[in-house]
Amino acid sequence: MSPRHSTVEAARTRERIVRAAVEDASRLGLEGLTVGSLARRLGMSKAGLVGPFGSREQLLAAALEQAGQVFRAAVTEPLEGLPPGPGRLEQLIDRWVDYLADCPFPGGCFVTAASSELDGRPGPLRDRLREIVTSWRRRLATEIAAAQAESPGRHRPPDEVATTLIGLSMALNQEIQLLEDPSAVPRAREAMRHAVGLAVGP
Amino acid sequence: MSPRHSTVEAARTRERIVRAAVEDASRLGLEGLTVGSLARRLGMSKAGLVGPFGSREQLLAAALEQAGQVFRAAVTEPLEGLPPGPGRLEQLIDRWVDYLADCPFPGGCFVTAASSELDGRPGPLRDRLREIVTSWRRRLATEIAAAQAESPGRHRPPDEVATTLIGLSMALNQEIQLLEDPSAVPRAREAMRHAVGLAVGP
DNA sequence: CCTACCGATCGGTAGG
DNA sequence: CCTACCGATCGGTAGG
Repeated sequence: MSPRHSTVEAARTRERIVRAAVEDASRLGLEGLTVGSLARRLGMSKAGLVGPFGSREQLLAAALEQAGQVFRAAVTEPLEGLPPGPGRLEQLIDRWVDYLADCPFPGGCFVTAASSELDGRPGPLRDRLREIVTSWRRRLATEIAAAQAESPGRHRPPDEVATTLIGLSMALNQEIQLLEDPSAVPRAREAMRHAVGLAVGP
Repeated sequence: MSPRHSTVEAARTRERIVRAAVEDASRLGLEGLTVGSLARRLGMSKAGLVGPFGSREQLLAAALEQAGQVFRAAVTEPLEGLPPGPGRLEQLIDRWVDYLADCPFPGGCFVTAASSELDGRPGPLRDRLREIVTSWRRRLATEIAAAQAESPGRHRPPDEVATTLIGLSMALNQEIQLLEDPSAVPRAREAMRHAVGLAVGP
C-alpha cells in the first residue's frame, strides 16, 4: 500500500520542473519561457518536461501558482499570530519591502511582471492572475481598515491606501530591477509607512 | 532639388510601420511582436517591413521612441506655458490620469509594460528605457519641488512623492487593464492629489 | 521518461 | 519595395 517509488519520483520531478519554470519566466516573462530551452537546462527531453502538465500553458499555470505561494510565504505567513492593527500592518510593509529588496525571483516580483504581460492576453492565465491580484487587494484593504480603526481622526479610504501601497510596490520593483537604485528601498519603505499613517523617520 | 517622390513615400511608409509596431507591441509586448505577423497585417513582405530599420530590434527601438513621444504629447506638452507650482502639478496629474484612463495604446501604458518586460534583458532597448524613465522621474521631482515651494510647512521629499505618483500610475494602469475596474480612475486621481498635498474631494 | 518526427513560424539575407 | 530562400526553433504528438 505504500506509494510506488515512481510516484514519489514523479512528484519530485514535477516540483523540479516548476521551480525552474518560475526562474525562467521571472527572467524572460511567461511568453518568453520555451519548453525547449527549459528542457535543455534540466537535461530532459521536451516531452518529458511537458508530460506531467499536459501542455506548456498548464506548466505556466503551475508556475504562476508556485509564484503566488512564494509571495505568501514571504509576506503573508509571517503575520500569522499577530493581532490586526497598526503593528501587523507595519510588519506587512516590512516583509513586503524586504521581499522586493531581496527577491526570491531573479527578475523581480513575478506577479507584477505577469500582470503587465497578461493584461492584454485573454485566457485562463489572465483570469487566474486577476483572482490572485483581487484577493491580495482585498486582504490589504482589510489590514488597512483594521489599523485605521485603532486610531482616531479621519482616514483615507482603505481602497485608496491599498492602491497606493500596491503602486509603491510596483515603483520600488522598477527602481530595483530597471534603475538599479539602492536608495529606492528605504525611500519606498518610508513612503509606505507614511501612506498608511505610521510614524516615519527623520 | 525638391525631394524625390520616393523619399517622401519612404518616410510615410516608415511612419506607418512604426505606428503599427507600437500597437502590436502594446498588445503583445516588445518580445511578442513578430515581423511576420506585422508584415501580414500591413500587406507587406517581411523584408520590406524591416528594411527601413535594418533589423527587428531597431524597429522596436523606433517604436519605443514613438511611444515616448505619444506620452509627452498627452501629459507634458499641455503644461507648456503654465508657471511652475501647484496649478501646473495639478494639471500634470489630470493629464496623466486621463492618459491612462483613455489610453492611446491598446494595451495600456507602453513605457510601464516595456519597463517590466525589459528590466531583466540587458541591451540597448533596456538602456534607452532606463534613460526615459530616469528623465521622467527627474522631471516629476522638479515639478513637485516647485509646488511645495509655494506652500509653507514641512513636506515629504520630492523623490519620495515622485515614487508615489509613479507607483499610483502603475497601480491605476493595472486596475484598468487587468482588473477592468472603472472605480479606479477617480480613486487614483484623489490618491495622487493627496500625495502631493493638494486639496482632495469629500 | 525517451527518440523521432510533424507543420508552422522565427529573424534574416541574397538578389533583384 | 518584392520573391525565394536560409538554418533554427517553436509547441505538440506518436509510439514506445
